[in-house]
Amino acid sequence: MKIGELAKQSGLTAHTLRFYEKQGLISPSTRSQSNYRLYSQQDLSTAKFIKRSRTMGFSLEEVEVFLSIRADKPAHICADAKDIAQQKIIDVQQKIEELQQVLVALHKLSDACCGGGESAEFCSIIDALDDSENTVTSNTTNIQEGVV
Amino acid sequence: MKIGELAKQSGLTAHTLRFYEKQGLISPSTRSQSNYRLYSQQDLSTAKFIKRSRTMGFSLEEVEVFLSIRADKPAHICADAKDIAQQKIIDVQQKIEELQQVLVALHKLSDACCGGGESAEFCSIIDALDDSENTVTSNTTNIQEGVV
DNA sequence: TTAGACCTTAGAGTATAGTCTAAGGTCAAG
DNA sequence: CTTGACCTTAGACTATACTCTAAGGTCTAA
Ligand SMILES: [Zn+2]
Ligand SMILES: [Zn+2]
Ligand SMILES: [Zn+2]
Ligand SMILES: [Zn+2]
Repeated sequence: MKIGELAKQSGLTAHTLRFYEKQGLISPSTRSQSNYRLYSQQDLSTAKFIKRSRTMGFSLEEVEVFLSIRADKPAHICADAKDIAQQKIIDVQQKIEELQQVLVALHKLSDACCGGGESAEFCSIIDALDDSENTVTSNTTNIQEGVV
Repeated sequence: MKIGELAKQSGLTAHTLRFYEKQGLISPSTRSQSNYRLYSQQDLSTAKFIKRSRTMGFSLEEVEVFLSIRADKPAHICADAKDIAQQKIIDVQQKIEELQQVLVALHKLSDACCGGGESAEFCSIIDALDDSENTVTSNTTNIQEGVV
């Protein structure tokens, strides 16, 4: 099949497939007389493999390793694959924790602000982002704000 | 104070401060005879404001809006600031949910693999990333894998 | 006076993963 | 035999936020 067909069947775009080829992830089995890329069913399954891996959060570099394991399984061991997955789990967990901390901070920031149409003269958001000297941790200066 | 001092006191680098200046976020109050940037205490508090905003997860574009509110509070209303914070909360929550889904999928992927030194011939990670036709959702083909 | 720390600028490079364009070649159908 | 869909390439552009370099000027203290 030509690249457009592979794109349709894999859910990637032709552009992306050519880009992946440049990155060494997937190449057409053959070329037509007119130099069109021709892909096999094998190639389709590789394209889907890449897509699925990306969806799981793996980087192209990590996908490359998976592909090399997949290309020659007897030459690799389970640890090769699992190490990558485990590291990714750690990365994602850490990212989630970071975001959760950001979220808590954002809530603290946002909840104190009335969000109304009044002047931002005493807006607790702007105040809180300003020098912590003046940052209200719970409630003093900014009682003007609140649920008003 | 010169840029190096501001860098030290704000926790940003001189490079970053110049970059922020190019982006229109912060400019030195004056220049010395030798054209050195000279910053005031006001500038320091602005630099810290930016740093704090970035730490809260706001983009430079969003920080720019906060700065304009901060620069002329009476001209703005609380909603201006709160809208940004609320939207950021939504974005972060969505990102967290996405990552949690990825995490669940990663665990499913990783847990089924022994991670040992044996050949990857039947590695459930590689198998699962391959055609879903062969993807084991819970347990059949891949009993070879496991906690072995 | 000279070494070393600090400053200046424009502009290039880094990271990730695409996304798109220009200019042209190929192919099947009408 | 032409239209339109599809293909080719190299290379530029997008987004975000820095990060660094080169080549040079300034300042301070020994
Ligand atoms: Zn308010
Ligand atoms: Zn407010
Ligand atoms: Zn195993
Ligand atoms: Zn395995």
